[in-house]
Amino acid sequence: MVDKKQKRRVPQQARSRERYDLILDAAARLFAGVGYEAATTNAIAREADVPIGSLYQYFAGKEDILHALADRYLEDMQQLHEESFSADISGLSIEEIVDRQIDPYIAFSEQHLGFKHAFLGAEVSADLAAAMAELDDAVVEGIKTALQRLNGQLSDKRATMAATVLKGMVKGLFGALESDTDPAFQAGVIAEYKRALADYIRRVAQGEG
Amino acid sequence: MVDKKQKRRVPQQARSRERYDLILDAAARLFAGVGYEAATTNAIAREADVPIGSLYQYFAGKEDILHALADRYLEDMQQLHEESFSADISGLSIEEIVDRQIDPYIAFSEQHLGFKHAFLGAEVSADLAAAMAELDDAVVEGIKTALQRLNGQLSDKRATMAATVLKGMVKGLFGALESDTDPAFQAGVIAEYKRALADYIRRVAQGEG
DNA sequence: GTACAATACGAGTAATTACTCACTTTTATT
DNA sequence: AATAAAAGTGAGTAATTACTCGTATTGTAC
Repeated sequence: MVDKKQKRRVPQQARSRERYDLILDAAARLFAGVGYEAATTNAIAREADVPIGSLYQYFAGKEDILHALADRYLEDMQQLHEESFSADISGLSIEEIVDRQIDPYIAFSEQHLGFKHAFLGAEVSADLAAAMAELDDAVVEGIKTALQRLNGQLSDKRATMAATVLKGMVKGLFGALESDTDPAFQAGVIAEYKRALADYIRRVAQGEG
Repeated sequence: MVDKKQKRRVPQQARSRERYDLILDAAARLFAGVGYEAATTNAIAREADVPIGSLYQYFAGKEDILHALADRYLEDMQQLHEESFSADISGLSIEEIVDRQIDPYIAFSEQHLGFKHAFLGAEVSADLAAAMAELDDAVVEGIKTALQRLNGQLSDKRATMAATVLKGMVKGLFGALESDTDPAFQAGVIAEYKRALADYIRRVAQGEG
């Protein structure tokens, strides 16, 4: 999906495959901690407990590490989407639908904590940004289809617009969660947010005015 | 609000005051264009058509430029908030309130286009992040007060939570606006978003369930 | 018009960083 | 056990970048 220099040595033994992942994990930690630019390749190697030379056996350069990380992240995300959007929602209340869609994302974002920091900034390369945009489009498409399943009358245009709004709201939710780390407060915010989402979905599902 | 080295020469003639702003403008353009890290001080000086030595007469370093820029931005934002939250909303419909609150922010974000890019990343310094968080808190506080004006029964806790949700939704709106630049589509998204905001506010105002 | 201060200037520097490469060690194959 | 291939290693390098400082220019006061 994302490729550029493809100069790196392809791991052929289990040992090197492990190191590859070790480096990626270390990079993810550092990117999250100090940001992409401030994370030097030497520091990544040190964090992974791997010599700098070994790092460059598997990665063509610093940006290549970011791209590999992005690939991993995007794959996980895509899988989440597929599971999410292929689920059968017939017979469920709107509240139940919202629960089943939102909860996995919250779990995902907790697992991949901090990773997105590296991608929120403006330092990302153009094709990485494109990959993220592609993912965003897939999300909108998935939500759109789900909305049209709820309301057969919905035009493509209106469904796309509503899906964009919902995507924005969900992203906003994650932003709101970052500002306060108190679990009780976060749970409250999530509950409130779900209500808002359900209300909006209900409005769209009912044809609205 | 944000200070660190304070080593810069304080402009005493009109000429140098102009240059100071010239440099800030150039920095804002470059930060928005290529990001904070990639924007070299030499490039900023070139963009501002000012020698590198002059740049360092007014700014103690690269980070100092970012801080000065942040100060300018935060001041503008704070003024916007004050105007926004001091407005008399009695007798207005929820839809009108939403219009009057959201529209100025949209105009502001268009004027300060791209600036926030420099601040969304993880590269910001700790005290700058603190300044942004402070601003966020002020927003939540303002929304909270407005909500309690709409519904006297609202506890501080619930009002704060609802305000956090609303703040998140608005931030999500700006994210959604970035993904598609088609004005017609954007206008539609804004309209949809306003509906969602109004619905949620109405729910909170009515005591909810 | 002279003395003094403020400002302008940009070549140069010290420090940092992404990345290389010549060499060693480990694993696979026969 | 011998050979080859794959993987490991880190001191060193070339390039970049934030920042300095000695000098030139402009403005001010008398």
